[in-house]
Amino acid sequence: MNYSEFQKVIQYYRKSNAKEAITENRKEIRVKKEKTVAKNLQRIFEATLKIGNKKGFQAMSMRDLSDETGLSMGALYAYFASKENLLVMLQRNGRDNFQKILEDCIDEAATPLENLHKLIRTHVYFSEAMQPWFYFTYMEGKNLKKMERKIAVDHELHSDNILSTVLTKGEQEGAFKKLPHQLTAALIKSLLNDWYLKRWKYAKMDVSVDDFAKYVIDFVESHCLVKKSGN
Amino acid sequence: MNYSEFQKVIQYYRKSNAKEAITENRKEIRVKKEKTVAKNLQRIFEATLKIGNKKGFQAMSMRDLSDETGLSMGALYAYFASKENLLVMLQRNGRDNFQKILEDCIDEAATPLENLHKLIRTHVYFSEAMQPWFYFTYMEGKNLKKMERKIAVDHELHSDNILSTVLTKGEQEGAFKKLPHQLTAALIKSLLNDWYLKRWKYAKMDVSVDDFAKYVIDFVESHCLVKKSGN
DNA sequence: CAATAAATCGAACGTTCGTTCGTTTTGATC
DNA sequence: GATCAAAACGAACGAACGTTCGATTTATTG
Repeated sequence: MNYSEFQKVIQYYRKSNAKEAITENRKEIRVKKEKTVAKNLQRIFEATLKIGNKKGFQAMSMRDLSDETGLSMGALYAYFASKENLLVMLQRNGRDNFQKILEDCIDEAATPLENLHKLIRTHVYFSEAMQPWFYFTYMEGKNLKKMERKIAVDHELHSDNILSTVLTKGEQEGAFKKLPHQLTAALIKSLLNDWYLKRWKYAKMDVSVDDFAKYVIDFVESHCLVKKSGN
Repeated sequence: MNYSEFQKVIQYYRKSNAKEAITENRKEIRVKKEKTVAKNLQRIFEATLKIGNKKGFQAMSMRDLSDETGLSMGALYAYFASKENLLVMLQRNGRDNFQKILEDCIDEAATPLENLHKLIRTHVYFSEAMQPWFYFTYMEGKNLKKMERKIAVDHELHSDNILSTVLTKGEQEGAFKKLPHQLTAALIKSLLNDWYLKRWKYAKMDVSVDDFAKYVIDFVESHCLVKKSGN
């Protein structure tokens, strides 16, 4: 799999982008027609990511958002209860998509090594496709209120666990070395995160998303793989 | 070297913490007595890091800072020209310290492998000692104005170059593999950054700063080192 | 202990913020 | 095209913001 193949696969996720955010927050949204909500909420999310990634969510004013979306202040508040609530909706929506993608990635039939490859590639490719959301969520995570931040942390630990589970399974099958897999998983994650956190750097180096995924795989394999001694 | 040894080494840097920030901004600081400036600026820096890392620099009000430092609003403005200027001073001061530490780390006499070890350990240990500043600077970097952000980016690329230079030197001496060293350096940096960005995770895993440094070194060596075939 | 300088204080200023709500526009129904 | 609900509008509100500055306290000097 490479990135252009991946893009086709995820068309489905892109289209249903705000759907879950709607059903989950239906009571707080004052607009009735589903189609109108979907269109405008999508517009609001994109504008928030655009402005938020430039100057930070706190520094984004509702007037900024009004200008960017073309909706009036009053209209905006028909789609969310407060600025804080907008932040929560936006983060939740993306997290749910990401979690679903990652879990679809676990393939019991595949070997642990194949599964590790697929997890790495999917992470890199999905964060490439949704870069604004990933960057935004990483940077604004600490601005969430206690309860919502706990959920965010749980999601992060869950995705760490998906990785470490594969590593453990690989160790049992003799493909991977015996290592502290939880720690390894955390370090792999930090490599993967760098793709959307330091995108400018990789652009400058002329490293493509496919190059990056391949190199991270090599890097991780060097460390985890049991080398077959001259067979 | 381990962390407790490192702590002794950097006592010097800790004490001269705000000294450079003072000389560089002397004209903007209205307070005359050097000793008063040093004491209060240090207090202001620490308070800014504390509040800023909790709620973000933008969301920190001057009233918050006044409460935390015990200085009045008017007194605060005797030490910096504006909120924006405080951000710049704080970032510059830390960057200068970090750069100095890193450059003291380059040891022409040592082997590239020894030098790599020293760079990794120093990075991890220094970011442990100055965690609030590192976290703050990573998160608030994008809020800098154009010119100041360019300086920050240049510093980041410079520290990448220090790493890749050592890797290249090691390759020439036959100790390290032939690899895209710039890319490798970027990935190593992302591992190192994770120590102060995701500190809560490593605390939860009960990984000490020494454990972490050792494991990163192992991870990097697995990838970069030329394996001596059964000698 | 005056006299002078240095440092601190905190009320006040003009903006800008998030949010509201009475009004206007749009779109569907008969 | 009249009627009515849905959606969008944008001026207005009080709160909170960064910043200033004349008054006050603290420290230094002769």
